[in-house]
Amino acid sequence: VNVRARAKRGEGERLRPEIVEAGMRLLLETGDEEAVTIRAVARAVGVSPPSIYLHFPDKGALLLAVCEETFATLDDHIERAVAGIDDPMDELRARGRAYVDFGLENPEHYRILFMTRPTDSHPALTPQEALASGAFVHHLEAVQRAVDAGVLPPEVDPLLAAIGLWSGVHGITSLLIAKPDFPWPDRDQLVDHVLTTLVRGLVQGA
Amino acid sequence: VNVRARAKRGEGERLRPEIVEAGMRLLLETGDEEAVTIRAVARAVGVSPPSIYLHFPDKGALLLAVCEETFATLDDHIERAVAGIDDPMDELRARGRAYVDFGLENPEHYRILFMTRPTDSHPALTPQEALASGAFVHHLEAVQRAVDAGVLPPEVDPLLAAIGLWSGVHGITSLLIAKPDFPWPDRDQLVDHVLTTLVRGLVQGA
DNA sequence: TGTACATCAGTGAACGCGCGTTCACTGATGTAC
DNA sequence: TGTACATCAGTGAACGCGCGTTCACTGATGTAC
Repeated sequence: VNVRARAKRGEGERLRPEIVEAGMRLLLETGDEEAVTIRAVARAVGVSPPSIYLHFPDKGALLLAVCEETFATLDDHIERAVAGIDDPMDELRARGRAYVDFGLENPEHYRILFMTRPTDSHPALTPQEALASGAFVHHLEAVQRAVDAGVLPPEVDPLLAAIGLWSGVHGITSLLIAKPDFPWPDRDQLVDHVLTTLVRGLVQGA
Repeated sequence: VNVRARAKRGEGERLRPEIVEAGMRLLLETGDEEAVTIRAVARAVGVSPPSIYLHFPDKGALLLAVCEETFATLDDHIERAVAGIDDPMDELRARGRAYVDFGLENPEHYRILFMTRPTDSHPALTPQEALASGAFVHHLEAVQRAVDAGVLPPEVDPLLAAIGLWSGVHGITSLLIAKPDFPWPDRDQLVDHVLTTLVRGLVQGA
């Protein structure tokens, strides 16, 4: 079992990020949201269960903090993947691929963000937070740029198109995560197919 | 609390479908897979918990039976919705809409079918079962008919196109279920947008 | 026709488990005088 | 410079809970003789 040196006076806040990070690690290692319990997180940090309550009012608040951290990580992952891409269409594709990649590399993180209904012990970001989140705003802006550049026709509603593209990549990601044993076609081929088909449909749009 | 008359000699099998039906009902009423416990199902049927074990070896087997029943219901729902539609394109759209409708009317049923990873206490259908399941086969055949009728170009790979369309409607359905508080555009508009865009993309396909 | 008996469809009580959370506490450390 | 004390960062033990599952049982009912 882990043991952790007690923080010095005034450095109590050091424990909080360690707790969130332990939650992230447990999700990755166990691949099971249910493994992220107060007791398991405390064990992973090397601290007793009641210590968690010095930094979070309850389990839901802890999970919410893990979600926020994951959201930031997702945004970061995508922004890195598209850095330096100029062509708006290439960028849209690269965004889609990076999104799916993140989901499949971190399936349980993806699951707590996008595949679970909010409950008492697992609160969601508010709609405002979600809309304003980096990843969504960046995606929406990328669609807008494609319209502005004339790559997508001007009649395209950027918000609807953005959500449609999101649905497509989310559909693939979540099905691959939820049904790993289904005889899927090659993942990249599937992603390319859906992205290409959707984009072509948008380009040819009335 | 419910009470149930003991079955007559030789009619013990009557309890099994009552158990499955109680599981379905609990999913609908509570909207929470975790509410479907051995004890809750027994209570709903009006029977003691150990009685469940007369018909199912463990909790997983019970949940699997509920999944199979749900799969059949989904297939039925869609087939009813497309009965009498001749135009292959209209049929594909109607299938998509019926799929989304089923998911939103039975969110927790949808969730156990398509949004949860198989675990010990929640086994999945085998890939073969899933591939051979009515709903999937019927969808694939509908895509094939659209190709045969020349509505979709002959280069379209029916399996890839079918899975792509599925991803699209699944993406919408599962996002609406998982994030009910997000400021989505109008549901029908969203479904139509994605279906139309995907189909147009397929039609214009190289 | 009567009756012993096997079978069937269940039941009641108990098991151990891990969980979230609370409560009273401890002991090192910085600070005021 | 010494010391009483408040504060801070935790801890240990316990609470009640509902869960899946097991075990020994019960009592009505059909059947063999």
